[in-house]
Amino acid sequence: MTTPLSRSEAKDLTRRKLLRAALAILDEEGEAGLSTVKVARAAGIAQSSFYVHFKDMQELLLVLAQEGGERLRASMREARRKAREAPGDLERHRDTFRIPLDAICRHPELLRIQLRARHDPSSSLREFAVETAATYRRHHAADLAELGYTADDERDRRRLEMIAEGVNAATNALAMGHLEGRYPDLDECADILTALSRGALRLLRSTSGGPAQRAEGDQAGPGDQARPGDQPGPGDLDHETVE
Amino acid sequence: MTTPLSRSEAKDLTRRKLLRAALAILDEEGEAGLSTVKVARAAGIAQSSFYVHFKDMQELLLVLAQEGGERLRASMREARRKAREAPGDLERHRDTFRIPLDAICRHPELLRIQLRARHDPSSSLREFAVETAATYRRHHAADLAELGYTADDERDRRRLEMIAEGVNAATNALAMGHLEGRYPDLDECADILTALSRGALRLLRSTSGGPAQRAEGDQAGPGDQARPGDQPGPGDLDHETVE
DNA sequence: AATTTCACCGATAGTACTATCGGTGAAAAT
DNA sequence: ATTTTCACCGATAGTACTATCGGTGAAATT
Repeated sequence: MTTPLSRSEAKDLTRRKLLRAALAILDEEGEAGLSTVKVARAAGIAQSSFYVHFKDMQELLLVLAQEGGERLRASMREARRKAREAPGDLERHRDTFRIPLDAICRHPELLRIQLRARHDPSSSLREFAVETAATYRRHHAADLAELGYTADDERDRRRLEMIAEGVNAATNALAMGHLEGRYPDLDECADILTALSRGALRLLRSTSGGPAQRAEGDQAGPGDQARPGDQPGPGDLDHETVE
Repeated sequence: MTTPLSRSEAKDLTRRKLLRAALAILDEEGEAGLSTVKVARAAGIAQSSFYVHFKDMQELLLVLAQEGGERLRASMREARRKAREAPGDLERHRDTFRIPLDAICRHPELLRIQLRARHDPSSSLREFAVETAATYRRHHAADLAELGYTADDERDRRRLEMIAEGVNAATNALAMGHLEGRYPDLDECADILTALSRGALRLLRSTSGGPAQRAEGDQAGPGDQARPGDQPGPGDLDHETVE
């Protein structure tokens, strides 16, 4: 029983097929391997029919980037929502890493494509990749700020951003390592990232007027939901800075 | 007064010109922008003469990778030599980051090209990039081991590697940020990286049978050349593992 | 029922690049 | 002095891809 597709439905379907095929080829062969010939064939239509749906490959990539960005933003929104619901401070910090790790593993091709495009001057997706990275960095910095790591002066703001950037890079690296089979346990990845982050944030804490140094008891036992009277703080900075 | 070049000298010169031109184009336009036409023109010879020097573009890239690898290894050797000469423990740890940061800034195109190639399945340089990253990761892990962070069981070895990988990624990210003008001060980058690393290593220290937890005094004062009776330890593990 | 629309097709002109070939002149070998 | 070598040249066949064009049949409109 074949469904009697309407014309516009059919068109939309093949358009989707093209996008899906392009994404797969992009992931498997990289942007260099992408061509209207391959995409059209993979989608099951003639090469010339590619142009019924897109002005050129550039336009298809733009759409792909927009859709990818939308998916990414959605997953970030979800992550922040979850993080807000989380109980203890420590758990929240941990989730700050666990959640993006999960997101990456759900759609690894998005990260792979982005990592490639980011440093490739010939890539049509470069701008998108750079912007995505910057957005994510701001998100992460806001997350940290929300956890109480205030950044009052410019120096501390910059440091917070550097920490966010460094930790993001580490997150991507460990996620890739996990996907490549080197680090089977995602929880362990999250642990390492938490530890990395905490070390750097201690630097911030102690030099700014932020929370007191708590060098002891840092070792993150499960009972360490600490800092009960924590700064209610600049809490919603993220809403202004981010998204 | 033009020097009367011998035939082989002249050939070697144009070969070098080709390699230099290819590297420049690779950096500016990426691997996709590379072609025998462009490289030959940039080197000032006919396109067909490209094949006098290289079997094809693939071979040129291979040579470029080998030369790049050699330069990289040399700079790593130098870094380790310097690190060995360094006085205090803390300074050594700091140099562990400062030195690679400097190396990257001396030849940023090498990192850029590598970052691109690493995740690009269509890249001829991919294997080289992946291997380079792995080598550097092992170096770094060995550096940390030399600092006294022993890894006896498999779990700790894996954690040490994860830390090395994460910190490497952060190093690259901050170096790129510096080159892009976002983080003008390289010393500050090194500080952040040191802090990141210390935080993570604390995790390792306290869980392994390694050095005692020293949560206090961690804040890296200049007089912190600490742990005077430190493990003479596995000190030369790196020589076996690395290079 | 007649007409229009349009998603898709095959064919093809145009572009960019690769890799080979025979020719040339100056350096090198004899 | 003669011959050989060879780095470089221009020309060109072959490959892969882009983007356009007119044609076709079925869906949509009238």
